This record gives sequence, structure tokens and C-alpha cells, in this order.
Amino acid sequence: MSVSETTSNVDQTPRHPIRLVANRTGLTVDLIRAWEKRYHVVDPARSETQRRLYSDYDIERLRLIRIAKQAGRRLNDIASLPLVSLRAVVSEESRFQGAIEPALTREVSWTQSTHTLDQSDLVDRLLYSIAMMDQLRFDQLLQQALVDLSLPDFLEQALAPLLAEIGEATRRGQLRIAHEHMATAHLRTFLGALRFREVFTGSEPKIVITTPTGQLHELGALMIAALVSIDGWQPIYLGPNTPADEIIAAVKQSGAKAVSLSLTYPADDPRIPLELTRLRAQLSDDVALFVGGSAMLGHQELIQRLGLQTATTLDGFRASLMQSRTSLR
Amino acid sequence: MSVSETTSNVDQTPRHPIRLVANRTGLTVDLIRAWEKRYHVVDPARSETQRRLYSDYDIERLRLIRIAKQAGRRLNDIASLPLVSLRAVVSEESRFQGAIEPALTREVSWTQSTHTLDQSDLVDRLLYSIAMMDQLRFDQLLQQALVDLSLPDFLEQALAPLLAEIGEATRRGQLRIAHEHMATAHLRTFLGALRFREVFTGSEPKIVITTPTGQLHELGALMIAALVSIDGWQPIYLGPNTPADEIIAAVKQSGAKAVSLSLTYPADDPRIPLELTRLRAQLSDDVALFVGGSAMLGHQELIQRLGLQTATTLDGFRASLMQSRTSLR
DNA sequence: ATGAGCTGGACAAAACTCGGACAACCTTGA
DNA sequence: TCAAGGTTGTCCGAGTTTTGTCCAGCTCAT
Repeated sequence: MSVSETTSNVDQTPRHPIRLVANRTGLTVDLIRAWEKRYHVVDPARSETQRRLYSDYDIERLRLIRIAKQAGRRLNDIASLPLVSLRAVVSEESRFQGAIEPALTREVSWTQSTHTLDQSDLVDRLLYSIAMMDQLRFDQLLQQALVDLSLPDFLEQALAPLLAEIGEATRRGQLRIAHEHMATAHLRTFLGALRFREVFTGSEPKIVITTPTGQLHELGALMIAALVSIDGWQPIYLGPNTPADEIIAAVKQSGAKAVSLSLTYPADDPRIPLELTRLRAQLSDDVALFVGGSAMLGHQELIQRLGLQTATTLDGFRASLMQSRTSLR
Repeated sequence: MSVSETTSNVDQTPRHPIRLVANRTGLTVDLIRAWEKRYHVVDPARSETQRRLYSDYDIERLRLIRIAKQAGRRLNDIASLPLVSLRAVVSEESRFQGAIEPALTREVSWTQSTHTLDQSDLVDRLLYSIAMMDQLRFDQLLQQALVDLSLPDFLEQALAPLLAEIGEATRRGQLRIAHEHMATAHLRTFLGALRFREVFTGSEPKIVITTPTGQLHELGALMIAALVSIDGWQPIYLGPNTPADEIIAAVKQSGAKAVSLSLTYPADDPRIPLELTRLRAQLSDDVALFVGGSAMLGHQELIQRLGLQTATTLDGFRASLMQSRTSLR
């Protein structure tokens, strides 16, 4: 982190007080100071009265270190890594890359049990805030969960179960339609903003994300958009219910290298096969076409016949997408 | 145009007494005076008898400073920033909640923006970025416009014309449906995030915002949600297409004091009269019911008969809402 | 006349500083 | 397997700075 840190597009001018850093990183003020004292994780400038002043760069470091720590890294091992390596460590997650540091490639201890416990509790709390129609609380809980979990974990362990539970509870009459509406509208906002957590340079490969004609539910597609943006793709998000011809036009104009379609409801819409077939036929072969969502299961033969990529889990989707990215060059 | 910008198109005529400012900003009278004394946060004019008189400009300054403070800023750091920088600072924080880096706002933020957008030009540029399917540019332009304009001005002078133009251009075939989809989806995200520039204490009066059954377009409703939140209301946003019974349930459970419905398309849906009538009948008399949007015009007699409040302009809407707020106590 | 606004100053709570302590947890090696 | 020692989050106390609130004595509005 010393002088050797030449390349970084992150602002290094010190201007943030420690409180703001704590808010943004989800760390406590005490912890930020402790990390500084013990490991020199950051070296903030000082105001005239000795108040710490952090830069964007510092905040990014702290965020990444927090995530790496949560994935099981020891502070000692990562505290002095430059930002680039930290990014690498975090984006690799548990996958090994070897090129980083011998100390880092060793096995990571997973404390999964405590996590999953908290998770069910989280969903309950979220549901409760919805039932109370307490939008502020609902937002608070989502916010907190996002800080506590990495984005993929947040989507898979918090949001996906939550959506399922909301559907269930509404069907059972435990939630009114009004509750479901409020939750859906808020999640639409929340997920939409997630896409912009990443800094886009404009040089990322693009992926068109939408749902086909007749598919009105867009939350799944938005989850995908948020997810791919942390893996270095730039999503071209078209919202729900886009005809095949329009998807094709969007791909051509934007030069996208992939398309992701989310299918949820209705599952048996007769337009789905037509649209998928048309889409695959008109798209150039080097454009990958992903299909996901619960309604995908009913179209297995078709998907196979057309040679589409499918994704049953978000993680699986990320993996295949990663693959199709490397095969680009 | 650039340097002469101390005005930033917010009304600077001094007219508001300190009490009103306190109500609108959520600050105490003492605190406003203390901030003035210590940091010269504002410099209100005085009446002949030395009473402070604040302008709209002052009120917005105070609002923004309150938000920035809540995000962890120190008063000293922000007290003397010009209005545009304050807006930038706040949007840096509010763009995404939680532990997040500012993405596209970086070159905009903190330092004064060098170029201010020409109003007439703005909509054209936005349209161009849509036609190019350049989502990053589109977002950048929106973000910049929001820094240059106050929120009400942004909605009225930038967004409303833009939406009209998008509709026109699509009808004329100058934009594809794909373009319109992309723009709409992005605006949905953008507008949704605006609602959270405010700091809610939970003590604000609540207003349920939605569109009735059959009305699927939600951007108008979202504009309302963003707008009322700066006037000290807490929106309970239900998304589009909510049945009257559900609206009623939401009002009852949340204790909302007002309802705002946005009607755009289709204008002649036969369900509209039914839903409106039912709604007014079931809601208690002290709940104000506002109807707005272009499709409102076709239902004048009904609206009159039911005694609903209408709003043809956003400004008019704000005014009547303000009135119904003061009449609460 | 009663309530609200004005000023200057006092006061106290909150927030930040530092050094250090401590308990919970983990790793390691006998 | 258990003890020793390392790691790490949290807390404490005492001193400083920042910030919110309150007061006294005054003027002014209704």
C-alpha cells in the first residue's frame, strides 16, 4: 500500500470522517481504529485537530478486507496487500488462483453453520417488517444484510428465500396483496440500485438482460444484472416483457456478447418457445444465450434442442458466464 | 454560465420565518441558529425588526446539510460548500445505501462541476444517449441534471419532458421498443433511489402512493413519492396496479393521512370510476385523496362528485399537500 | 399579556483521541 | 487432548473537540 501502489482509479484525497467510513463499510469505529493500530490496514490523514480523514481508496480497502476476512482470511495475511491483490482475493473468493501469495491459498475454514442460522432469522425479520408495512425497517434490514453478506450471498441466501416466502405467505393469506406490492416495489428499487455498486469503465463486455414477452416479473432479471456487474460485465438492462426482435436489436446495437433471460411466471406461456427459438435463430453464434428462473424447468427439451445455456443456481450461472467471457478473447 | 452559478436556479427571495424552516427541515429552531452562529451554514436576511427571513435556497441548504450530517459528515467540512457541491455530496451517499463506492458520480462530486447543462439541450442529450443505447451516459446525464437542478425542477423540467419525448419518438419510430424499455427500466431505478435522499425519522405523516387497478405505469407515482419526501412526508409506495381494497388496507394499517393515485394509461379504463368511488367511500374523511396524471382529465365530473383533490402540476400538488398537512394538527 | 424571536453565553452530551486490557476464539505442538 | 500462545473484536478511562440544548434578559407580534 506504500509507494508501490501506482495504478488505481480510486480517489486518494482524504476527506471522509471515520463515522462515514463506518457507515459505508459496515465496520464499527472501534474496529477501524484497531485495524489501523495493529496492522496498518489504512493510514488515514489527520485534520488540524487530529481527527482521522479517510480517502475513497481507504474505504475501498476496508470494504475489501472486511469481505476477505469474512471469507476466512486472517488479517495478518491480507492487511498489507495492495488494492489490486485485495480485489483479486475477494473476487476469487474460495477459488484458488495461486498467483497471489502462498499464505493465501491455504484452506479456508468455513463457519457456515452460524451463518445459515442467522439467515432464516433474517428472512423472518424481513417478513415481519413487511407484515407491519414498515418500509423503513424493511429497507434497514436489507441494507444491513447487504453489508453483512457479500452480494452473491445476499442474493442467494437472503433475497431468493425471501421472495419465495413472500409468495407463500401471500398465497396462504398471511400477507395481503398490499404487503406484497409494497415489498415488491421496494425490492425493485433496491435491486435496481445494486447494479451501480461497481465502477464501469465502458470497456466491460456487455450482456443484455431482460425477460421475454409475457414474463412480467423482473426481480430475477435484476438479480442477474446486479450479479454480473461484480464479475466485470456491463448489463444492458431492458426491464421485463421484451419481444425477441427487440432483444435482438439491442444485442446488435450494443455489441453485447451474451443475453440472459429470466422465466418465472406464467410457466406455460405458449409464447416462450416461439420467442426462444426466434431469438436463438437470429442471434449470431458467438452470443451466449442464458435462460434461468423457475419456469425454465418446463422447457428442458426445447432448451436442449436450441443449445441454450441454463442456470439453476446463481453460482452456476456465474461460473458459466465467467467461462463464456474468457472464451471471448 | 459556469462561474456565475451561485444562484443554481433556486429562489433566493427571503420570506420564510425560522419556525417554518424548522418544520420543513426537521431541525430545531435553536439548532438552525447555532449552525448559523458557528459555521455560517446559512446567512438569512432580516426583517425590519431583526427577524430572520429564509429563502428556498436556504431551506434546501439546510436539508442537504442535515442529510450529509446523518451520513457521517462533520459540519465543519460541509458548512461552506456551495449548493451544487452539497447536492453532489448527498447524492454520493444516497445513490446507493450501505457499503458502497460512488460509481459514476465521481467526476461530478465534491469539486464544482465545470459545465452546467443547458436546459433545452438536456432533453436532446438524454434522448441521444437512449438512442445510442448508452446506459452509462444516460445515467451520467441524469445524475448531472439532478445536481444542477433542484429536485422539483428536475422532475418538472427534465423528466416530464423527457418522458413525453420518449413516447413521441417511439410512436414515430425514431426509437425502438428496446430503447424505450431500457430508458423506462433505468428511470424506474433512478426514481426509486431518489426517495431515499431523505432522512426519515418515522414521525412524518404518511402518504400511500400507487396507481389503481389497470394502471400499469408507475413512473408518475414514483415522481410523486420522490417529491413528497422532501416536503416531510413519508411515502408508502405500493407500486402500480393496486386494487382499491388493498389501498384501503394499506392506509388503515399504516395510519396514512393521504393517498395519491397516478392515472396515465389507458385513460378510459372502465375500472377507474369504480375504484375511485369505492376508495373514497371506504376511506375515512380525514384522509385526503389526490388524483393526478394525464388520464385524470377524462374523469373530471367523477372527481368533482367525489370531492377528490386533483393536481395538474407538480407544484400545485405540493401546495395542496402542504395545506392538508398543516390541517392535520 | 402571552408567546415567539433575538443575542450571548453556559453547559452537557456525543464523538473522537489514545493506550491498554480482556475474553472469546483459533492454531500449534507436546 | 490439552496447554500455550496468537488472533481479534470489544470495551474502558481519561483527555480533547464537536455539537445539541438551554437559559436570561431583551424586543417584537398579535
